[in-house]
Amino acid sequence: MNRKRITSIDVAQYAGVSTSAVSRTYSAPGKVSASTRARVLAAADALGYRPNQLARALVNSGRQGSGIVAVVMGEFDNPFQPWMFGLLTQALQQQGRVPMLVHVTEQCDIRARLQQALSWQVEAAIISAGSLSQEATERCLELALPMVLMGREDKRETVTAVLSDNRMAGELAAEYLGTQGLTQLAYIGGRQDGQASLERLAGFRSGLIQRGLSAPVVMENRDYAYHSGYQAMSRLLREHPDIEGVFCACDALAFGALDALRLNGGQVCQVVGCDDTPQAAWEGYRLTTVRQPVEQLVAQTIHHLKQVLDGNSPTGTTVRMTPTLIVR
Amino acid sequence: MNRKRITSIDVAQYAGVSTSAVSRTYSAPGKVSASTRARVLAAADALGYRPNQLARALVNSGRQGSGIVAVVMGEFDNPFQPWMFGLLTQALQQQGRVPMLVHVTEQCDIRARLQQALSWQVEAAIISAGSLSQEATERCLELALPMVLMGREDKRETVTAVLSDNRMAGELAAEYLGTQGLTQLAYIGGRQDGQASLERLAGFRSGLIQRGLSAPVVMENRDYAYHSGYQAMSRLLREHPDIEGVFCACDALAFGALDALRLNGGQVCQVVGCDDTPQAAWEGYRLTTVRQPVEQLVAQTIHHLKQVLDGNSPTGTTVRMTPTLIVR
DNA sequence: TTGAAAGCGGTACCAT
DNA sequence: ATGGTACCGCTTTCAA
Repeated sequence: MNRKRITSIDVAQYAGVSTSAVSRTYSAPGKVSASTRARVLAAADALGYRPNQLARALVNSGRQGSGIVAVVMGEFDNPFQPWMFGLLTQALQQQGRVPMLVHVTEQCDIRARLQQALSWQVEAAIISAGSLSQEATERCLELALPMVLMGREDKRETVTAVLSDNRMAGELAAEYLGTQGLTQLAYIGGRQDGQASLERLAGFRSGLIQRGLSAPVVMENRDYAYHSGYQAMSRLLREHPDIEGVFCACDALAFGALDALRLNGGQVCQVVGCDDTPQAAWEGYRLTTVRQPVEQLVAQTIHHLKQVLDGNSPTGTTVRMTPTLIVR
Repeated sequence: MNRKRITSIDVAQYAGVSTSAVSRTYSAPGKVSASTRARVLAAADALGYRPNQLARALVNSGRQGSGIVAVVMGEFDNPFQPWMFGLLTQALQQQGRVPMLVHVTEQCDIRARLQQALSWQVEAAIISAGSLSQEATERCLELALPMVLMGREDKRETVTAVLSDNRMAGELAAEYLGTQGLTQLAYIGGRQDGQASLERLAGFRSGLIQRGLSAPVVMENRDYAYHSGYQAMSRLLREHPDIEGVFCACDALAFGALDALRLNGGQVCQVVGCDDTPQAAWEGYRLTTVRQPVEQLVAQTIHHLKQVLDGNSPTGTTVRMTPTLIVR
């Protein structure tokens, strides 16, 4: 605790320039002569100076923006979310922005959490709406804040949204299962108000019908969790023992389904997931699944976030990324 | 964009008091008369005022601390980490502090990341050292910052550490496997420089020897990942086909081991994990495992963080929490 | 280009 | 208990 904190004043003194010069060196390198900048950097280096982001954010929160971006996300126990969060975090940090996680749980007061984030002057929000309830998403959209919606689209609002082409995901699954010559098919859905789940079902159903197959048996669920998949599959085996193939709204559900299958007598039934989380590649599962292009989703989200912040986002743009079938 | 930002000045005017009164209402409620506070709160409510945390943190970063706590963490793909992160986040937020994730990956420059965090004036750090390499942990310890180490102990430094009693974890595993009457046992370790892994092995070994059993075959690994567990187990089955029981340094490894077992001919072999991540309860695994009391670890960490911040942490305190065997 | 000075939104010490 | 005011560390007009 002996070393005092180095400020731009110290650097200015040491370099024999004004604090303005120091400031400009960091935030507007073009507006200082090369010589001044060199001296400042030398001084900073000698003194071990790093600009105070807090002060910077405070003053910038009016003009440029604080650099803090809220990431609103739930279902942290579904591997998909932490995975995406990790990627978003890295991407944001590379831009000099800093993510602030707003962790939404079932029994938490979203409004309060959001207000808390706002009081840190977040300049924008990335809403991982796929992991949120309809209602939670609603609360987020109320925020008068630049934002990008991920994994869910909202037609009424003029919000930029980035998500996978979920219909196509369903169609890919239908095509795959159809090509295998399977005819008795089912769909294990996720959360009722989950747009992704509904869209995937729609795609799946229409894909089947296009192939002259009958519509799938549909199992509803309350969430996207493993246990739901397990139970749904168990029930399916009981109620529709002739089932030959199942498409699940997400990988976690598929893992549950696979295990139910395995434990309930090893009946032959093809399971297809959706997401392609790292776990899908586990030797124990080797899950055939429809891959969401997560890296691309993240890249697009970051890109559009910039657009929105620069005021370049026309009307409610929606970007849909193309999923791919991963056969394992 | 039409609504101007409300500041304490606005509230003060509206309430007919000074900004000091407003400030006190929020940060030292004891130092304002009930009546004043009431008026301020009413005004704040009417105007929709929320104190600007950025400004607050800036000025407090000298005295009280900014309220920002760095959480340094790696291996986000091991379910254990996100799980803990979620809990830490919630606990911190309840205290009015805000977590700032420093996501450490293999190929990232830790020093740079840490400096970045420091420039936000984080007032303390929670180092999830169990998920970090020895070297990364070293870099963290260099920080002249109040901190709590999780999942690793450092005797040289006078750092407060919170972790599980890993030796006991190993002993519990030994006891369990021994009681089953198994004699040919092995250990599947995690990262080489992983203290937890080594301690668990030590406890496991001594537990076995105490029971008159021979020391375990030890399989080394480079990380705590599923695939490592899978490969280790596969090798084990090849090289030591008579193996009867395996203790793994963490659940992820155990999942890999279980799957290797399942796929390589279904040889009978008891697998015990360590952590008790939510996944261990999956029907497909039903993993018997040594549970880390994560909630307690988090609670203790938060508690000691406060101590450290208040300057009440004597010498390098080390808190070891008791693990429990979960039989499935 | 460069420096002086006025903030950004609060907090805390100082009298009153 | 209350208000006045200097100040936290940086950015940004505004003149020079």
